[in-house]
Amino acid sequence: MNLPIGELARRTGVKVPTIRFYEQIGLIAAPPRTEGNQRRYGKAEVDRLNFIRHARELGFEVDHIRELLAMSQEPQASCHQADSIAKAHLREVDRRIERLQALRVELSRMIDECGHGRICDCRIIEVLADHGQCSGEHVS
Amino acid sequence: MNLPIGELARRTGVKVPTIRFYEQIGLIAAPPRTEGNQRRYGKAEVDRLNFIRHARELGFEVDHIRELLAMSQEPQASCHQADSIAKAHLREVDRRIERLQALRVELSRMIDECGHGRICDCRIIEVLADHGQCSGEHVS
DNA sequence: TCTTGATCCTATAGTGGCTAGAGATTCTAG
DNA sequence: CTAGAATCTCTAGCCACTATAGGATCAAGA
Repeated sequence: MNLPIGELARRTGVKVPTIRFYEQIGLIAAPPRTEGNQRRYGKAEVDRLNFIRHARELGFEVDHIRELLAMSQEPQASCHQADSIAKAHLREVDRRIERLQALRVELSRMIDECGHGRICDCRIIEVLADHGQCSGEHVS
Repeated sequence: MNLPIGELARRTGVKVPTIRFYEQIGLIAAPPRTEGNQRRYGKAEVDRLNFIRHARELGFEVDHIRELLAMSQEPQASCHQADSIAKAHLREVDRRIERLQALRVELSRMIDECGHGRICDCRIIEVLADHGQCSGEHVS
């Protein structure tokens, strides 16, 4: 072990500046340094960073990850809190999916209706402007 | 007309500080002022801000909105560019929906498998940590 | 031992799209 | 004339990074 930061980055898929950033915001602890002031990491940091990366990929916010990490260090505690964080996040994801799907519908209708002619006949601009004239004037 | 900024905000649903911010980044022009230095807007700004708000709601980035606004001012030009901006955005939306749905699946499987017991048996923590032991040690 | 080049260090600023707050001024209705 | 709502500018903060500058250090080969 005793990995330099670049090797930790390679093993976890978290970029070097991001690792330093995580240290700065206290998501990971400051590791020991070499005589020349370079960070050296052990196996524990690989695990912790993988945990963080995975949680970020799932869209958890840093503050929630902080809580999940704290929980993971108390194996005997109830997992009720982890469950409720995950459920709240799932609801949030559902909301986002719904919004994006509604948006998708509107976008593709807009695009379908575009006659590929002049701007003044264009449904895309028209839908956005939300007023249907085409007689020389313009939006602004 | 000759609306103060608050009234413009009310009519467009864009908040007052946001309007000033849009002016600052050049998305809308600096309007005339009263003797007391307060902004006064006309109908054109109401339309333009509505256009912007609508495009933002559809998730277009400010830079794309800038282009769309420029186009809307050249009614005789081809709408090919507007079309391609919209299509690129649609693809982006599709990508996001896909990612969120994959994420949703993983999240809800995680939650379903949570036995609501102790942390050390919890699938949520375990999935994140991505290593399945439960014998006193912990993640970090 | 020396050199080279990859990696590492700190510190600061930038990203996008706003939002919040302080402290001063101006407008408007009574 | 006055009170209070609305406005003004300016600065800083949000999130989660990312980029850049200008150095220092490390490891391998000659």
